[in-house]
Amino acid sequence: MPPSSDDTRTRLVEAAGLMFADKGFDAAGVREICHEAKANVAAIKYYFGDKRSLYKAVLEHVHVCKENLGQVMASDEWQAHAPLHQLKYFILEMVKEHLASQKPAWHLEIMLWEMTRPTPEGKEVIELQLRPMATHLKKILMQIVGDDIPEETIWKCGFSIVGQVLFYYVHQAIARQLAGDTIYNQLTVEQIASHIYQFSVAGLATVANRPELVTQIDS
Amino acid sequence: MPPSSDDTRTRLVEAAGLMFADKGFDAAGVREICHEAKANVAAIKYYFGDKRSLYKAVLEHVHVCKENLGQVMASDEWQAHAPLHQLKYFILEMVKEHLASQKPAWHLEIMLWEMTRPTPEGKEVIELQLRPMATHLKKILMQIVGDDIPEETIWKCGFSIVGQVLFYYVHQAIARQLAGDTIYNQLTVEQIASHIYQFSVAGLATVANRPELVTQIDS
DNA sequence: GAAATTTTAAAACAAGTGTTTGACATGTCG
DNA sequence: CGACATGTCAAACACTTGTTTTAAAATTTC
Repeated sequence: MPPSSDDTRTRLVEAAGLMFADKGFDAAGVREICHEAKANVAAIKYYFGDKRSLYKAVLEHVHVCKENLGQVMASDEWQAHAPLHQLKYFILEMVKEHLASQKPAWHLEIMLWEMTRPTPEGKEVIELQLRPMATHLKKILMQIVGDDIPEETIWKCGFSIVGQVLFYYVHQAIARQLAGDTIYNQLTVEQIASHIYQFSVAGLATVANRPELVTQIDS
Repeated sequence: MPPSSDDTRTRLVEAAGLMFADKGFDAAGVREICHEAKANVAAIKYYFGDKRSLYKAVLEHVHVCKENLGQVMASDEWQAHAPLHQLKYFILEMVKEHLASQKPAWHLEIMLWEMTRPTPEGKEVIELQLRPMATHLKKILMQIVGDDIPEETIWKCGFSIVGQVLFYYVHQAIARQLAGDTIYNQLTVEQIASHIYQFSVAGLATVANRPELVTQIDS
């Protein structure tokens, strides 16, 4: 077997990942994938069985490769920080990952397909990727708003925060088209994250009826 | 010519709209569309020329049919209301439209395809549909935060608000999966809209450095 | 080195795609 | 009536799709 980083199987998964991310499962053709991977079409049958199983392999590859913000921040070190500081970092990292990710962008792009147009195969990866983030964000928010706030309110606040972040990723074409290139290009990752942080802490303070929170915003 | 509400051309556009909304342009097949429209495949060539032109006709149909919140609220009657009241209504109507629309859902679903996976044909419809809303929301926000706030900040606030609303529509499958059916089913349109309104006014107040705004939230 | 196994390659397969053709109705007007 | 545009239909077209077959090459194993 050739070195594992360059064998046909790996090349296929990565080429397929790119293709699926770009055009979605249906529109990506096996011939184009194999051409990109410098492999023969029959290789798909040989290594995976069929196209769907290749897609499953891609999803699994995403799952094992993509580091998870929820898991990273679950460490004891992070737990020691102030809740607001954790939230600030959470938002910043999430914005960074979506708007300035250096690693292969198709990991995220595939997740986006699964988030907007779910397939049966993808549900598990979504769960494994998003659940830790949701759990962790919930924990942070409960520390901020206090644990006498009903759970569904926590969820709504979480959705408000994540919704803001995802907007810049999912609808960046629209955002750019509407705001215009001049204004849109002025926006930096730090600026966006900082805005969402400020905006959200204020929102949390109101929902939790703790106006003093706003004064604690440190940037 | 048969009555215009039931002629072949109209049936084709509507069946195609449903199909395109459901599966996207590529995955929707002309035979399936024509079967649903009780028309022959050749009818597409006869009335539109080809599949892409049929899609263009669908987009145009969406454009002329779909009423526009931005235009509706541009009326003098609405301008008379307090800015916060306008914002509250804007958010409520937007949430309603996305989560409890009684009219054919495929209008919105097609817009969603164009917003996440734009096609050359769709750009104009997006512009025509979203521009009035963006313009109007901007106007409302400027009244709230004051006109000494830089334009890019206004845009960021707008994105924060719209991002929250769209989250519930674009990612409702994820939201439901994460929060669980029990909690998710408790959420009503009014509740969601009210939450986003409160959350956002607080955010605006902070960004504009006008904390007194929060006290004016009327629900 | 020979046999067995794993991997690649080209070509063919059946089913599906959007598109087109030409015949056949149907209604309209001179 | 006949001529003509309008609309519909089944069938075929050229092409692409995912999948399979068959065989040769490369690699491993004995």
